[in-house]
Amino acid sequence: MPLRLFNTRTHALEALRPLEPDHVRIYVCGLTPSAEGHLGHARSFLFFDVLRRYLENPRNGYRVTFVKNVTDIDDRSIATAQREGTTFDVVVKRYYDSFRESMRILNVREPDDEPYATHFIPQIVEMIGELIETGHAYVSEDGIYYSVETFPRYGALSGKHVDELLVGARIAENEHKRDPLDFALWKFAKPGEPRWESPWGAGRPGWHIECSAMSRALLGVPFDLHGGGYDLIFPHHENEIAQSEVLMPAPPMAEMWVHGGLLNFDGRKMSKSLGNFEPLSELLKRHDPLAIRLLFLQTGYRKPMNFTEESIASAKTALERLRRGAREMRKPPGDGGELRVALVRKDLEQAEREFFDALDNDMDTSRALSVLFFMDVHSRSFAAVGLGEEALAKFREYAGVLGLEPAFDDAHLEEVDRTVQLAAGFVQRMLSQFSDVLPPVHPDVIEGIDSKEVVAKMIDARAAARKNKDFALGDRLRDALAAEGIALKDSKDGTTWTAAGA
RNA sequence: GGCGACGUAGCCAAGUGGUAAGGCAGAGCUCUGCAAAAGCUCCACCCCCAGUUCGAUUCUGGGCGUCGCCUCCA
Repeated sequence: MPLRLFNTRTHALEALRPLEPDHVRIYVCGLTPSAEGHLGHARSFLFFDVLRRYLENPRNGYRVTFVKNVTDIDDRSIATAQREGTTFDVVVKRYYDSFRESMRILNVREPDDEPYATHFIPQIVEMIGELIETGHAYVSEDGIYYSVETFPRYGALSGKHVDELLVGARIAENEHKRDPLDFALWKFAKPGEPRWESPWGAGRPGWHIECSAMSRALLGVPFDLHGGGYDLIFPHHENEIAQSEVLMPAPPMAEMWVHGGLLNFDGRKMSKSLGNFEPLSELLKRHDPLAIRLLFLQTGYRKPMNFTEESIASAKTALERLRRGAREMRKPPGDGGELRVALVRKDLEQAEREFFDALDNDMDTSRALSVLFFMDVHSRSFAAVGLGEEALAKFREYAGVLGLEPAFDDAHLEEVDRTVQLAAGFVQRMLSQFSDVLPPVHPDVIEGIDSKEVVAKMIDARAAARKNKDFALGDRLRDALAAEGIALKDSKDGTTWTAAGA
């Protein structure tokens, strides 16, 4: 069963069938770096990252060319620049650098190509020329416009009808347009605005033509899959289709159109215009990025989703649980009978089927994720019958498809000996408080004593005390450490400690 | 006004024409000198009404509600 995705273009679940065998070409609309990105952007790009990972997984075995553009020139980046008395490229660099860093932290893989609109001016100008020649565009006083009435299928993607759009009465009136629905391909520069030369006058490209020109230049048309957020369906993607497909002998420009659901905050869409969000870069300082990833994976990618601080906290706990499960799988095997091994192996096989079934079914990451929890539940069985290593390898493969693999690498599964900042004077205080149980130390060498050594000695002392049923001393040691922010945990394998804030 | 999506336990959220995955939170038990962890167990008649059906949460129609797009927007 091949991967099926919901295709906005046909309004149906369809199998992905690449135009070139074994090669999937994807174009995803990136963002406009005129301000800090937010978690809503992250949700969208996180999804396409998972899609890409799945396509490249041996299960599908595709080579993927993944293009994500950067709209570096547009009204907003110019406006921000003017406000700050700088140029648009400075603004764009600042916010895009920040965004890229956030993507890195979230373990989103870099696109194969990350085209900037201003680097494709010749291709854009060329395409506008073709549209004028073929009668789909016209030069007006303040710019060049696409004539929507020349494209009968306009509205097909979004399911809108041209006549109803007009009734909506929310279309910006512009005396230079022949029809209110027409949209700008090229805006002639006003004084003080950045400009590029064109045969019709200096100016800058409109938003929509950038994507048409860059997808054609980098992927060629038709290509396999065009993605973006739901809010881009109209007018952005509708306009892209209008521009690209009138120049193609055999549309559609993209076989499949895939759109990610939006993220709400307080029940309202997170957006720049509403300003109801915390910058992504700030949010990532407060939360585990992989917990955020897990949180998004719990919701179908097409569904609108509401974001709350609590939901991240719960995802964080869930992630910890999976870590424990992965750790369990590394435990040495016991003596499992052959029957037991066979049964446990069935669990492993069932997990495999379920995981890929879920993803094949329109990327049901929520169900796929439940397979990881299933494996967590059975982690002890896997380890006990000697299938632990195999199970862990599978577990990591699945986690890798979902982009969660850094959470389960060796370093994270080891009991990490965290570097701890113990309060100044810790050694001194402990030595004087427990002179009866800790070895005597000459005052001159206290400076050189490792705090961790002292903790270890105290744990030893406590173990001895407990063995002698001297619980009063044991508790005194525990409490003293607790006062320094160190929590002790007893288990069969001995006592471990963690420091607050580590 | 037009177009579209959604409405499942305290919260998040899958899914199916035959009586509901998973996570978080919660409850009980086991273990435990204490503390913690861990293990086991428990926790929903799927917005309302009508219809189709042997049977609907799942299909159809209506209603109510929430959200999105129609303007820059992932």
